[in-house]
Amino acid sequence: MQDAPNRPYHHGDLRRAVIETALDMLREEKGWQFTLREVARRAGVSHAAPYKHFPDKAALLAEIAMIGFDRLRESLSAAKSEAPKTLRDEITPIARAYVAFGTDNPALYRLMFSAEEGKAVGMHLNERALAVFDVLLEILRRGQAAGSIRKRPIEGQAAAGWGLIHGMTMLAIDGLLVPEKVGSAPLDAALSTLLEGLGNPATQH
Amino acid sequence: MQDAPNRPYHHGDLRRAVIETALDMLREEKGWQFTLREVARRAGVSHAAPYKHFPDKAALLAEIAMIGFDRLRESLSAAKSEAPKTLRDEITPIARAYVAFGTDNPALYRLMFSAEEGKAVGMHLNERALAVFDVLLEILRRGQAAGSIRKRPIEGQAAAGWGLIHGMTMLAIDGLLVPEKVGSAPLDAALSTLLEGLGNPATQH
DNA sequence: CCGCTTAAGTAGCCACTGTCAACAATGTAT
DNA sequence: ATACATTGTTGACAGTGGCTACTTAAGCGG
Repeated sequence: MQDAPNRPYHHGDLRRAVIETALDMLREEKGWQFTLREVARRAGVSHAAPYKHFPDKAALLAEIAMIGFDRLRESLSAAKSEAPKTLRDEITPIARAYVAFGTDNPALYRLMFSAEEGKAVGMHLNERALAVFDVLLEILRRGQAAGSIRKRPIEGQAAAGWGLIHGMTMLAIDGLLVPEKVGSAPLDAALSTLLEGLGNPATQH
Repeated sequence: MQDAPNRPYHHGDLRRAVIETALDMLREEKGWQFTLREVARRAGVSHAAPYKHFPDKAALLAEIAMIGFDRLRESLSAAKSEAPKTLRDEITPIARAYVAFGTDNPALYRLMFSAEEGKAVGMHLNERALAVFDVLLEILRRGQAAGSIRKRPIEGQAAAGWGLIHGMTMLAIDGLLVPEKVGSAPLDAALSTLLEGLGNPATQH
């Protein structure tokens, strides 16, 4: 993490380093204490250095939250299976990747969704955040078109899907899903029920 | 809130007053800044007075979180309908009450589920917290026995139900459910999908 | 009426944070 | 080479928060 011992006066790419360090912190600590000074400390620079790249703490947090959404979307895209045979095959890996992102980046995930937390984020109307949501909508739309998903108002189905995954992620972050066990057993079980709610009774899901 | 202007030196029931004040604070502010000094300020006592009743901040938070679970359970019990005709009639009011509790007490709800937040809570293995969960389990058990709910491992169904409601509550707290609209439209829509997943296909739910 | 326990107030310590201002080192264009 | 803009460092200030003495008021049993 630290550069060569003879660290030059000018870091070179401190902006990126600060962001990366902050992301590391948010990955480790669940507890929500995030201080600029701590970031600077761990980045190996003086406590005021970040101010050359970010006007204030909120600006850094806002940028980090946006990056969080980008990475979440990338995670989900990477988890997409090539040719899913069933709805379950399509949804399960994505749901697992989603929850895994949350548990791997607990504080970051919280930050991303804390709209009022210093007005830092505000996912509303933000394209980069909505891009994540689109992954889910896309599946539902295609599923409805293909007939594997009940023809119902898609908003409701999306709310159910997103709500369920978001809730499971939060519970997992807070250690309420006994993740010491198999790991994804509660999630898979919950997905089964969701799939039965989404799926077209005429087909097997 | 304040007693008579001639407030006596001895408050009389400061312990309860502190708790009540803290609950008020957690009801108002979404943002998660909770300081003992602020509680004392709003309770109208000196900043050190609470220490006569609570060893430290964590102890107060722990007690408050427990009370939160109690109140949540009371809310759910009060929302139970007398003679529900369908599964939907049984679940909808309870789900609405659950989400309403969260949006009415945003910071409190967060506190209740933040296991690591200073080790204050730790819902795990706590009877008062599990009592809330039992409300859901009870519905599922009775529904399975009555045949209105699919005969599946109840853990999975509980995970789905709890996860969904918890997720919707969190989203609502963070203002991501456009609650400016009808109010419970997204929740009801999501519940529809959940109900179809839970419900026995042989009967109407 | 008196002394003791309890419950409150006052004052303060110590650590820490966000932010700013002044200064220093480095890179760069002239 | 020299002046300037960038980027980093140091130091400080104001505010805050948890927590801990010490002091004072109040209630109560004798």
